[in-house]
Amino acid sequence: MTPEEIAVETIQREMTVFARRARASAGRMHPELSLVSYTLLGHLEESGGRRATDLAAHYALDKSTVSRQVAALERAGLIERRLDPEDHRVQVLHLTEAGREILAQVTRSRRAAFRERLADWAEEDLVRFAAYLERYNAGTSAGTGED
Amino acid sequence: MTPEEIAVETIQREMTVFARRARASAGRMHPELSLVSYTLLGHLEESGGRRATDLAAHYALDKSTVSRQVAALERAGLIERRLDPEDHRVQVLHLTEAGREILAQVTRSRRAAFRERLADWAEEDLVRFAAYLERYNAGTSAGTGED
DNA sequence: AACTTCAGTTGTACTATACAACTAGGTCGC
DNA sequence: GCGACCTAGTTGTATAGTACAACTGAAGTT
Repeated sequence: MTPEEIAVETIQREMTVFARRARASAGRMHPELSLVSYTLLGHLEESGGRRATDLAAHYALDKSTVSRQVAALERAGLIERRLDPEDHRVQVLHLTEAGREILAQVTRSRRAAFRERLADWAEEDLVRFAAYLERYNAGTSAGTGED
Repeated sequence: MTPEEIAVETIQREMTVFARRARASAGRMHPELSLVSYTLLGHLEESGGRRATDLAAHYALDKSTVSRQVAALERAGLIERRLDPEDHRVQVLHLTEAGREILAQVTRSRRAAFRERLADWAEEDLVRFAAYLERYNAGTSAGTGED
C-alpha cells in the first residue's frame, strides 16, 4: 500500500471506531439529552427558530422522526412551537429558557470531556486537527456517514 | 476564547457531526452488515477466534446484546461457534468462509467510499489527519465516546 | 372548485440496546 | 465431594431512535 492508502485505511478505521464509541456512550453520558436532541437544540440555538422540516432535511432524518423528537423536547419544556402567522402549516421552533439552560449545561459537560481528552495536545495540533475534521465533514455524503 | 479553546470547540462539534451522520447512515450503506456486525466480524478476523464475553468487554456492550448479534451472524452463516473442549461454558467464535467474503466485500466498499471522499487531499494531509485520529482515539474513554 | 403540493402527525414495524432473571458449567473451601 | 459461589451465555422485557406509509389540514394553481 502507498502511504496514501495506509492513511486512508487508518482514517476509515479510526472514524469507525469513533462512531461506534460515540454511539455506544452518547445516551449514557447525558441522560437528559440524547445526541440527536442535543444536536437539534444546538441547531435551534444557533439559527434561532427553524421548522421541523428544515431540521429533517439538514440532518437527513425522516420528518416523522423529527416530529417525535420535537414532541419530546416540547413535552420536556425545552422548546416551544410558534405557529407561523403567514403560513398555518408551519410551526417555527424556538428554545425556551429551560432549553437554553439544559443546552448550556450539557455543552459545558461535553466541552469539559473534550478538553480533558485534548489537554496534552499542542495548540498547533489542535488547530490542524480541527481544520482536518471540518474539511472531512464538509465533503457531503459518503464515508462512514452521509448527511 | 483562545485559539486552543476554539480548536477544542471545533473538534467537539465536528466529531459530534460525524458521529451523528455515521449513526444515521450506517445501517443504510450496507444492509448486509450493520456497523456493529461489521466491527465484530472485523475483530474476529483480526484476532481469529474470540468469545462473546471478550467482544462485549472490548466494545462496552452488554453480553445480551452481543449474544443476539452473534446469534444473528450465525443465523446468516457468517460465523460459527465452537465449543471450547476445555470449558463447556465457552463458545469460541470463528468466521466462516461466507463471513470472510462478506467482510471483504463490505470492507472494499467502505474503503472505496472513504477513498473517494479523501480523493483530493494531499498525501501529507492524509497522513497527518490519520495520525491525529489515532491519537485522539487512543485516549481511553471520555469525549463523545468511551470504549 | 378541483388538483396538487407541503408541513406535520400518527400507526406500525424494526434494530440496537440495556437490565434482570435464568440455565448450565466450573471452582473452591472445607 | 458437596454446597456456595462464580462465569458464559440465553431469554424476557422494556426503551430509544429510526423509517415508511397513510393520513390531516392548510396553501397554492389553474
